[in-house]
Amino acid sequence: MLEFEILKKDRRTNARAGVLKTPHGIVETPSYVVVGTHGAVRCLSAEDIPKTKTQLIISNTYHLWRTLGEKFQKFPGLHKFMWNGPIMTDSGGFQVFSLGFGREHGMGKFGGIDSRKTSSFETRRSSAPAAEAALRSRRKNPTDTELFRLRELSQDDISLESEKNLVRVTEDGAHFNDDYGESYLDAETSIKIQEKLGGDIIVAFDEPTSPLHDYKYTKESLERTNAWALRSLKARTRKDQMMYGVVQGGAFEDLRKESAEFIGRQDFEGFAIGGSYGESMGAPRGDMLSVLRWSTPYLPEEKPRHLLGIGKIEDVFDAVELGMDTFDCVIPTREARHGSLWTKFGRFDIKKGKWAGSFMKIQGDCGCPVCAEMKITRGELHKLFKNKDSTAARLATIHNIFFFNDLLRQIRESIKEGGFLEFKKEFLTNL
RNA sequence: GCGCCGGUCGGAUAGCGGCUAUUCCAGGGGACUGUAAAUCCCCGGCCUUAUGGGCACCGAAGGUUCGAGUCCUUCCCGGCGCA
Repeated sequence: MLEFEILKKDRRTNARAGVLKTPHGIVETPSYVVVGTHGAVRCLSAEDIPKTKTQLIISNTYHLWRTLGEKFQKFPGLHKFMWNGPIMTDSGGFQVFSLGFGREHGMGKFGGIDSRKTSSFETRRSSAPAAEAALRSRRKNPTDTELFRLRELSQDDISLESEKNLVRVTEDGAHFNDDYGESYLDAETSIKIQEKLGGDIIVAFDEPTSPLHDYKYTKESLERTNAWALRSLKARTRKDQMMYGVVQGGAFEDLRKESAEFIGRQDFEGFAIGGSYGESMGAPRGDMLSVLRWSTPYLPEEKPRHLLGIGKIEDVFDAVELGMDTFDCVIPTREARHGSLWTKFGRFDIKKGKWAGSFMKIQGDCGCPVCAEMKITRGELHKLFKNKDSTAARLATIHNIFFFNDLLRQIRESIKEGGFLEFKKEFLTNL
């Protein structure tokens, strides 16, 4: 029932094509995992999901648990609630970071750009990373002095950590105090919730760290994550769910190796790499590649490997090349809602005035229902976005998810046919 | 002709004596990586030696005042009412 089989390994890289068998269906890997945080893919109905060629959806323990509140005990399980295909749930560990440190520092993710306002005081205090990002995005060559000054601010920010934090991490677990009120999540609770949610794959409770965290904190955090991993294993009562252990360790080589070595020898059915730094300010793109290179040698080859929260198309190609099997990311769905449509020639913003009245297709040879069946033109979709019609985001979401899923299908085929590197080069050149 | 009301960015608005004229929409640009996100940020009169700085500006012209988009006078324009 729960089984992972590698069908073909690439000769020149660590890429592999395989099959992940779950009680609710088969996932051909490598596969892009669609994000359905609250038990639904944003903007899509249950009937829309199969149209996108989605194989696996990831929902979130923390958000479902907090949103459902009283109704949680009566929750019928995600398969009845969302769709009857393969589902994984994230442990809620990410929220220890995103609602805590990440929020404090105005980061969408590790050092990413997020200058949305919270309270004015906090915004001002935590605006350094966002300010640097903004500076970089506006100016081609910020001077060293500017960046240095901003980084000094960043360090000041770190020293203010935990004061006013909405999340307090202890040895045992994490205390939250957010819009839902106060709550406490630890390994046992996370696993109990994930068993109740009923996903085919569940994830051990962990604590991600940021590039802004120093070695000392990252090491302490790693020890917590390892301890929580053991507790997560011990807490499980169901045998019809796979459990993935999570590798952490920031951008520190010895910590990553220590983590992968420790997690890799535990009795998990699969492994996830967390805290992987996508390309963003404060986390050079190379960091993610290094993290994968350091970690994967310690993970049992025959078990599936998931890369948490990644990513962009280039990242996916690289991760496949380095031996990863699945990836979840918000990009296809979020960017769709924001008007960014993906094509094999890159993405474009459908809201721009230039598309008004355009008879051009989103992508001429796209096989998604929006392009191939509805034959929607850019002009039509532009108008829907401008009219704030709710179908705009839905159609864009269907297209983008299909695009990513179809890309992964082509990647799988290229691995099976022995032409992965050629396909990667060709695709990225046209993008 | 008389009376009233009103003219503030492309449109709509706030400000009714005191820092740098508000907000929304439309327009232009950018971002988005285990979802605080169908969201957020920036631009939007002119000049400039440009991470800054300077000069304009609230229909027009005068006036009062230390200080006027704001008060006064006249004019222009629009709406409504009365002849």
